Amino acid sequence: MRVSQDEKDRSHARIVAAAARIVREQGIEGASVTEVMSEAGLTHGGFYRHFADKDALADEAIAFAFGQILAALRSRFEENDPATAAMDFQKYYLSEGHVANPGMGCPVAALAGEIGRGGTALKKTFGAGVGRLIRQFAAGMPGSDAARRAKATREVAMMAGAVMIARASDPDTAREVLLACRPSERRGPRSGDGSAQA
Amino acid sequence: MRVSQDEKDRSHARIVAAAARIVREQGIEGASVTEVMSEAGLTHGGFYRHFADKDALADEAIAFAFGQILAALRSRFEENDPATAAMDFQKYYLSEGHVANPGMGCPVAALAGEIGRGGTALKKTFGAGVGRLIRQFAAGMPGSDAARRAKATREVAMMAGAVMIARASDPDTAREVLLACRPSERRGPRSGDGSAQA
DNA sequence: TGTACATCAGTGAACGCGCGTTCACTGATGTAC
DNA sequence: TGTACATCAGTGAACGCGCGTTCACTGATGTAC
Repeated sequence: MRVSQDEKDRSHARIVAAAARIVREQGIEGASVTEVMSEAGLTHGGFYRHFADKDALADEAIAFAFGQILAALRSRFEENDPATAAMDFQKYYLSEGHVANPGMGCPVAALAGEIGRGGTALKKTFGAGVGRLIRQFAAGMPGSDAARRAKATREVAMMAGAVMIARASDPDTAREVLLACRPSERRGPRSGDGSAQA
Repeated sequence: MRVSQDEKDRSHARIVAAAARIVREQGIEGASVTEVMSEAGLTHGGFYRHFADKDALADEAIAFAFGQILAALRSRFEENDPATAAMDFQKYYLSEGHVANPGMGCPVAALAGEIGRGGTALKKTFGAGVGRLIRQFAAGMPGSDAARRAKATREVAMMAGAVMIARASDPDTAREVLLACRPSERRGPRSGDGSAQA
């Protein structure tokens, strides 16, 4: 039975949101059309009224996931000074909670590997998301614009790498990698919480 | 027709080597038993004389791939002083060549994402490989043992993250990420090749 | 505002395909005597 | 050293399964008059 344009739009949004979660939890290949549609409260047959093919869904889901992580990052910059915002985000990123919950976490850590074997369209969407993430994160780094950008790039690469390695390793290795990469541990594990306040 | 134990061993080695390459190129799921066996000069039916299931092959293939990258790292330590060896390896790791050839490259960058969704056995093998990589790389870092280990962990996470992001991004983003993470670019892109020689 | 009709979102059965795995079979290898 | 026989590496057909995708169908929506 046909449904109003408004309800179609809401269906579309539910499908994309469901896919953004399932894709991060189980990978793009592991997220079947049937499971995503079911999670959105629909049946698989209607899928092609919304997307040309599964790849088109993956593309929208990835963009949506980047939107979520960017919003989480930006909200920290709205509530703190830049250096604190960046450090706070980094602590979340390298937390056990983020490692254990890829479905609501960073799409870089969840999907970089698989997208590396994917098509050009997906890589363009992914690269754009990474760029936006780095630019926002750079606002919390010190130095000139170029230095901040380069430093933010290195930090994002390290954070994503650490979370991917932690998820793919035994618990002991995972713990050690996360610990070594956390900002509070950068200058020796002796001091309580750092030498200066700002 | 039955084949000698010696030839069986050689078949096994060929299967594992083929799998180690294909798995890094196409992912574990993307590496079909038929393709791996064909690459090893055999047909798929004989697979189960060598492995209990596909997961057992993946486990051996991952261990083999870690052996390859570790050998490449160790050979650099045998031919250079530790700091140079580490830097040389890092330059290879962040090169366009490594990014473009995952089949012979680091299993961390190629497989971390997928193994993060895999079983406990695979994670144990992966974590052990990462640990060995970090310990060897730490020999090229300055400071106390603990500091070197932590620094090496951060560097490995950054390198693996950078290569994964580069592979998953459009060419422009890929180039920028690799450039920012290369050791020669760490202190500004002005100077030619560094301030001191050693 | 009502009426007639075209559109199309969503359903559920069906498709072709590639996958991991199983199995009967072959014939050289390895072993017991 | 020879002989008889059990073993088993490798082959290729076959299996069941889940996948992405297609399609005929339903009936509410949107539109033309």
